[in-house]
Amino acid sequence: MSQLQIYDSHQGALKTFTPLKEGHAGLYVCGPTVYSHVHLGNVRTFLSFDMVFRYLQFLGYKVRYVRNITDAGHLIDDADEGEDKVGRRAKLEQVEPMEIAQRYTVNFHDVMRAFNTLPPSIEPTATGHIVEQISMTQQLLENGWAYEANGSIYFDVDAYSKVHPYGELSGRNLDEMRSGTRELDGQTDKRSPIDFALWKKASEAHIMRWASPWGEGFPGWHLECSAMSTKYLGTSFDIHGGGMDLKFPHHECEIAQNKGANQDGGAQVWMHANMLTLNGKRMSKSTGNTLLPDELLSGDSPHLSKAYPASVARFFIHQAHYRSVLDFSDEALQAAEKGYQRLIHAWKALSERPGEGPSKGSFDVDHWQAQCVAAMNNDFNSPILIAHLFDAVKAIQADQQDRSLLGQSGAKVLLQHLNAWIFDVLGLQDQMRHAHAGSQKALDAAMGIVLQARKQARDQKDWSTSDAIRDQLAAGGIQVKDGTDGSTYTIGE
RNA sequence: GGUCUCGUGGCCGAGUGGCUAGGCAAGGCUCUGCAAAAGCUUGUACAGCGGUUCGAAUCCGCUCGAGACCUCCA
Repeated sequence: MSQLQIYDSHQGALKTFTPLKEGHAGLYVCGPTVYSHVHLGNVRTFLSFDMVFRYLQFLGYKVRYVRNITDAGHLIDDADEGEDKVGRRAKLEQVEPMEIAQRYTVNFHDVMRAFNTLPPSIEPTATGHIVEQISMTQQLLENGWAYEANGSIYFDVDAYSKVHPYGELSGRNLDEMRSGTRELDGQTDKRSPIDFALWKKASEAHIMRWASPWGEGFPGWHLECSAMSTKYLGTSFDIHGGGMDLKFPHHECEIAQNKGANQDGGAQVWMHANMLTLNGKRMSKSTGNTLLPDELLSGDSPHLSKAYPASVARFFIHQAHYRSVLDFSDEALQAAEKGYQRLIHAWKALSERPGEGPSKGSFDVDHWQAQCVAAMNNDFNSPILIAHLFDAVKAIQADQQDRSLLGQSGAKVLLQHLNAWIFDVLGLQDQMRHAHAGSQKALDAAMGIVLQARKQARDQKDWSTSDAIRDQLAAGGIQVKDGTDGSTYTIGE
């Protein structure tokens, strides 16, 4: 059996996953900033790491998955402005900052539930860990990697870089960064433009503020993740994940803070999920090139021709590797929906397979399963896994003609494996069924009568009546499918 | 401007020195009262130019094109 290999973006190479504590895995992922709705690009990252979380569990690891909520602290303008996103939005809308954070946190959880992501083991908030952040800042001051200026504390990149390689993660060169940084207008307290804030003094207008040894203020951009990953996973842990756009400066600063305070860079492996683009450009809250989850689920967007179930979006996203840029389009979604339906229909057919045929079939289920595992062990290559799932689809369909292909035990084992891959690892759902679960029984009864009436008309070759029934049902969104052993119906496919 | 990534058949998207990726669409076929659905089947692609090699989509160089980061952003 192959071993799990993960691409470490720190080293730029595949690494065999060897957990620090056998049988356990610690995973930290940068969560959302809750000052507005998450868009589908954000969702892609969280789905990617949800898949990682699920697969680690599939492999038998006991996983502690920590994903934070940033409800304070990220500066909106230059460090000099000293105003954070949550605070600014709050003033615009005349509400309490925590009201904003709460609203969008609830929305975020709704979205995550809609996309069937598993909740993290711990979901800490930045505002709930001010004490830890102050403490880490003090540690950095004591160790000589930070300095106070006018009530604010900055990380001293120049001092740090004499001992540690700042820029190691993102492959940046300090001299180039210095020359490339634009001149600030002299209002800064920073010794060097590449220094970053650990703690910012709050101006009078700033409403999110906490007491600290340096006066009232708020934590800097990058500190919360260092403080919270250390608290819940330790100074050294297995995997740190996040979106590609966080690699610099956010993750670079995290490493510097961790090394500066804990003498350890934190994560053994850094994973970066790539961007989801829309019209060839990355989705971004600030440019407005976004698609919201609600718009996808309702179809209410100029980018979409129809609504799509969340599982279709999941399937679409997992059909691309997490490290590749994926371009979102209505056409691509439609293609994904068809494929997803074929997969689910085959799974359903297998789950309803009668116990026919020999015990052991000719399809080598063990070999097939090994291929699936090998695909996922190769840096979570979900597109290859899905390709293998379609091999199973083909076998299931052939088996309907010739029951010796799967055989009784083969069908049983294959179904167990498929359940694990489709539902447990990929996190897909049989949404066509779920969507109508409540009224399904009543609808089935009514449709049974309608289809029976149509069958009578067909038996009498009364085509005008049978076609009228079919057309009128179609107009109502119900599609009749005539098979060899009777008619069935589907809704909204 | 600097750093980096990518460019695969009509579309999406894997692969990374020799062996059919896969999905969707399209053509053909089966089934069918018709249609739909469903199933079977076909298609030889790797931006351009040059080089290395017995052999390159895969390695190297150049050119063109696209994107990301360098400033908050998954």
